[in-house]
Amino acid sequence: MTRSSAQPPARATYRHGDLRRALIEAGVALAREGGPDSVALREATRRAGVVPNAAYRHFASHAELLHAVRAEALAAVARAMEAELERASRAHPAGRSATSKVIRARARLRAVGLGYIRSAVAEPGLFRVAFRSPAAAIETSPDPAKAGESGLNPFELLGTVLDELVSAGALPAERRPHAEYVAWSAVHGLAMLVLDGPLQGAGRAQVQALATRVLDMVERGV
Amino acid sequence: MTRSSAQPPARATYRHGDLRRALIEAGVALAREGGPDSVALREATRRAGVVPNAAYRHFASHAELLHAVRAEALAAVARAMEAELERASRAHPAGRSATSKVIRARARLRAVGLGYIRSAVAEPGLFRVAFRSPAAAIETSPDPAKAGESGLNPFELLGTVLDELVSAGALPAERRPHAEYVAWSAVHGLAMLVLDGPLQGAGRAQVQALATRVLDMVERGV
DNA sequence: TGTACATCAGTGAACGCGCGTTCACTGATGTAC
DNA sequence: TGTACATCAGTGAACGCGCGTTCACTGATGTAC
Repeated sequence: MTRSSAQPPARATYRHGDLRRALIEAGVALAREGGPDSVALREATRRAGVVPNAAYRHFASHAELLHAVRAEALAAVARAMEAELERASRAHPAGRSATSKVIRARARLRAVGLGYIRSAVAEPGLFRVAFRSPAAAIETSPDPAKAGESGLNPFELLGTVLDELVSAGALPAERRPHAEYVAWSAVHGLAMLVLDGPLQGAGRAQVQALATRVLDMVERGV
Repeated sequence: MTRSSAQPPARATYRHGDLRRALIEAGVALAREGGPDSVALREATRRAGVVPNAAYRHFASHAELLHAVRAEALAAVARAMEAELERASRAHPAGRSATSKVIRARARLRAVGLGYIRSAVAEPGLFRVAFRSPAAAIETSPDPAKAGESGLNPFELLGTVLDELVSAGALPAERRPHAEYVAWSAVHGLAMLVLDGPLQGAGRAQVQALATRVLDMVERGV
């Protein structure tokens, strides 16, 4: 007997199967459509084809559901970064010479930033949930739910490439502490200006051009 | 006969006097307390000591009130920037030598950035209304309601100091176009990370230190 | 292998909340004569 | 200078909305014997 999956109307079984998962996925869909404010517990249950209070079997509160959705959103950003990192690594394979190491490390730093901005543009709602939700304070701490394939969350990925920059000799070690926040400020700011600020109407090409300049600034100034 | 001002309970006159103003001020207070989501039309009327629908004599909708509050918030940021500019100008008076011009222009660029970040830290709710509200798309266009004492809004203030940087010879003219967005990204990102991101818990000193580093990056990399 | 029963996932109904917005009204103001 | 009247700012009452959350329940599941 096949078990009906998460189609809202009519369920074959009385039990849902994996309601927790279904609610998180509905929450992610809502986040995609309208950002943090759209992630409503009631609407998520509606989409999962279940009565509102059923959610309380799996989440103690709306905040807890939102938190789970946020982890998912962070993981998506991490994966976008990893994809760009992968590409940069292929374009600049690990070499032996000092300069090739520097080039590779710089390319990987840019890749991280580009992945960040790209995922903001590609999934604005989800991105807002990841980085603009209440209590987004602790995503610097490791948590597999917030990580990509590499097991690292966005913050950790950025830290990794900064470390590479130091060991390649392209970043003085004394500037390494807290450099995450400096680099992050630049790309995060651009992402926010594009999403919610005066660059809302900017086209793909313009955003790409600005991303290049911002990444230039980071490379030169971090 | 004295006319009672905006104290919520009991009004001496039947007419309010300047309800529009009172509603905007209540809206600003709400923005201060809780950011964009807290700027509710009903609560604003409550604070103005007036029945909810009275607001519709002065604003066509909630969105229109929010828009007026946003203008006020932008003007506040502009004034914070102007204050820092003033201080920087006093510290580095206009000189004749080329290097003194460069130093002054650079100091003024930093001042703009510092004013921006300071106003974010000082008035987080108001700052969010200014730069994180829906349809914050057009604050690059001149509008006296959004300006400070100088008549310039935050975007125009930034543009002005970038022009100064060019004429002082500290910024190549070909890098001037759209440089606003590059510089803005950096300070805006830091502001957002402090307000809504992983730097929420950061202390005053740490924010100040990061601001310095971010401004270093802007200066070096714009 | 078959039955009794505890577990607990999802149901059904309801709560109070604050919101934006619409309606027909009332009463103070200021202008025209 | 005094009165009649149009204007229009604020009133009073009500609407529907979607939300998060609580309660006592029901019925499918899987385990113990």
